[in-house]
Amino acid sequence: MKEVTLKQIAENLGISITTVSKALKDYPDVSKKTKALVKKEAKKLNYKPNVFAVNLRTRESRTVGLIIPEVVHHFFSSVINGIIEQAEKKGYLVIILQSNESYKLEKKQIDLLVSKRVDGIMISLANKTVDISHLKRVKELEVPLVMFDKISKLIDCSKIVINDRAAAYEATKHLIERGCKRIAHFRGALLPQNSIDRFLGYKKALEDHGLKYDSSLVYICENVDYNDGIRAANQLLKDHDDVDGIFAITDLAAIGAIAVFNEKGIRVPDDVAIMGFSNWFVSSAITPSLSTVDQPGYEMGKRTFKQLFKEMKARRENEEVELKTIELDTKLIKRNST
Amino acid sequence: MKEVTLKQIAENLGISITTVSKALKDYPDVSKKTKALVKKEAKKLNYKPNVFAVNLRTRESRTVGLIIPEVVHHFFSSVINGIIEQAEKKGYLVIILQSNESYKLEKKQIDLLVSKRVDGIMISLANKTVDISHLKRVKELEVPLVMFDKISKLIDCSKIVINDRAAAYEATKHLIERGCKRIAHFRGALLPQNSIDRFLGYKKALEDHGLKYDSSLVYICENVDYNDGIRAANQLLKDHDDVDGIFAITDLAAIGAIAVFNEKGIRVPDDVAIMGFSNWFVSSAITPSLSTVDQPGYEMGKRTFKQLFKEMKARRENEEVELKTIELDTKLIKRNST
DNA sequence: TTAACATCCGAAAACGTTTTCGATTATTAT
DNA sequence: ATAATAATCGAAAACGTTTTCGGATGTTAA
Repeated sequence: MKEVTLKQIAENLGISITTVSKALKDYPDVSKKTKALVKKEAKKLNYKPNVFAVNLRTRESRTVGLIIPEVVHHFFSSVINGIIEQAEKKGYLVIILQSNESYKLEKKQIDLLVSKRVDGIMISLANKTVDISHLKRVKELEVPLVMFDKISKLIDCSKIVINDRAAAYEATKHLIERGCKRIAHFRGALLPQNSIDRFLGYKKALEDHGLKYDSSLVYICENVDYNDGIRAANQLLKDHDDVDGIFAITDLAAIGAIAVFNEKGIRVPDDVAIMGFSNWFVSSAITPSLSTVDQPGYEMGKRTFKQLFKEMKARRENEEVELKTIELDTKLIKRNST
Repeated sequence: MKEVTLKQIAENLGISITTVSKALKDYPDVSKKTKALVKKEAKKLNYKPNVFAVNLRTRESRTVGLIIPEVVHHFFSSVINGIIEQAEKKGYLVIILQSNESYKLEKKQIDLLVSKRVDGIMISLANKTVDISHLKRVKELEVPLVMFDKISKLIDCSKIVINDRAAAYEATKHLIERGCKRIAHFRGALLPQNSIDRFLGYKKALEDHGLKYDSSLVYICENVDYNDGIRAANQLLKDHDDVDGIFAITDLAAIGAIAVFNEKGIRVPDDVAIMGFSNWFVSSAITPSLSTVDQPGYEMGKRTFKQLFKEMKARRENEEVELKTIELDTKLIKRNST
């Protein structure tokens, strides 16, 4: 009933704990014969090292932390998926925390992870995060840190992102090429970089193609969700009667808009063409199916962990490591809404 | 630059490590004066106990494990959300692993969690899991275990579920009350209990209301997803021309069917009424909006952790604890598809 | 004055592992 | 034969905490 320990094995075999430990880890100063003996006994007793002791001794937890704004979200859950899979392959487990888009909570989660002594941290910032002293602290403690998707330029660490600006540019350009002349934009909150970049891409595309930018065509969707899309679409219908295209910052907002138009008998894409963003998989299931920009969540998660892994390894071996900013490709997906 | 330890504080104050430890934990055999001194010094140095040492000494990790079939799934991500929130409130962190609906992987994940010495495990079984020896082992190791949603009746532990059978009964009954006479069922794979129970509820409702059960109206959707719904709907159109209602095992399958009908000009609900299951939030965003059964994911997560917490506490204090099976309420949501 | 008791503190063991370094024995070279 | 070298092992320290138990000191009662 008692736990099997190195001591147990050592006693059974009449040798020292040291030798048992070394035998199991294939140290060169243990004879083949004893190694075989030890391994056999370990197997027989189903010995599993006590991670608590190993952690204490090696100062490593083989665990990483992940902080995201919200779990219930197609894009982020895809990222989680990529991270967990990759982490497991390398023998790491993942502790997931949610910031609920709150700066205060995000700070607390960082503290939690640090006090749990995770070997590395991955984070996508909350929208409301402007102060980044909590992240600076992580750097000071020399805990490897990788940011993804919602990043801050103010902190020096590896970043895995898409080129929001270019992707938004392409999306808007696609609307223009479809013949749209008055294109509205449902943008996100003012703060997060994604929201800014997508807006800038939209604006640039207009200007590059001889359409003048009109700020009254830009609507803010604070939570970039379905209801925001509905609200914005209704407001748009009140304000303008000449809009023939919409570039929405997320698929959800776009789907909200489509619902409004469907209900009012406004034809999509004949009267108004609509572009979403993310390629959330329902976007192909609605009527009309939604044109959008594919945002590679799984891939982003995978790359994020891989980079973190490199940095954790470098740290363990006291080597320098290059901090990288990786931009992943997005893909324009043309469907029936444009 | 060095880590702050009890020893550090003790040396600074010229007292023993023991006293420092006891002072910080408010032991009664330390004078108020020294307690104050110690706490002040600890605060000054920003002392944080080394969890590795604490874990080793207390044999607890204050970490729990969660195994689910897939993360990228609205229902499960809602459960995750409930669990994480509740766990954090009680000072626990959550390690999340995915079984990808594979028994082999599920077994491996259990081993991983056990070897990480989590204080408790929550699991929703993979569809293909029939052998449950890996769960039996968890029980033997006396690691508290709570199952939710996809459970096995063969293992003796607490379970948090909905009454799938009753919910499916209500859903089918609703179709019948709407006037449907020939009701098809898109069911899930043969194995998981949910799938069986929902099927049984469907069948019972038919029989109780004078409709005869026809096995040719039951289609299997192996992955219960959008494409399965499309496939099943197409097959149904080939096989039958008199079906006027469908009860689908998930919203996704129902949405797939709706897409097919929309395309073929078959009117929903006039020609065919459709019920989904889960109340995935997109179900209100499609056209027509989908009638469904609300499955309380967040609540389920919350209750699951709460039960686990009780059992972990009982274990720590060597008390007996009652294993509970909790059934959560579902709610019929009537929308435009019926 | 001594006995009884309360108050406060610290030595030391324990948790289970990893790793350094020295000791012992066996082997080879001279 | 002795010296040098290789092969094998184990004692012990260390990681940082928690907790038991006994000792010291001071206080009160008889």
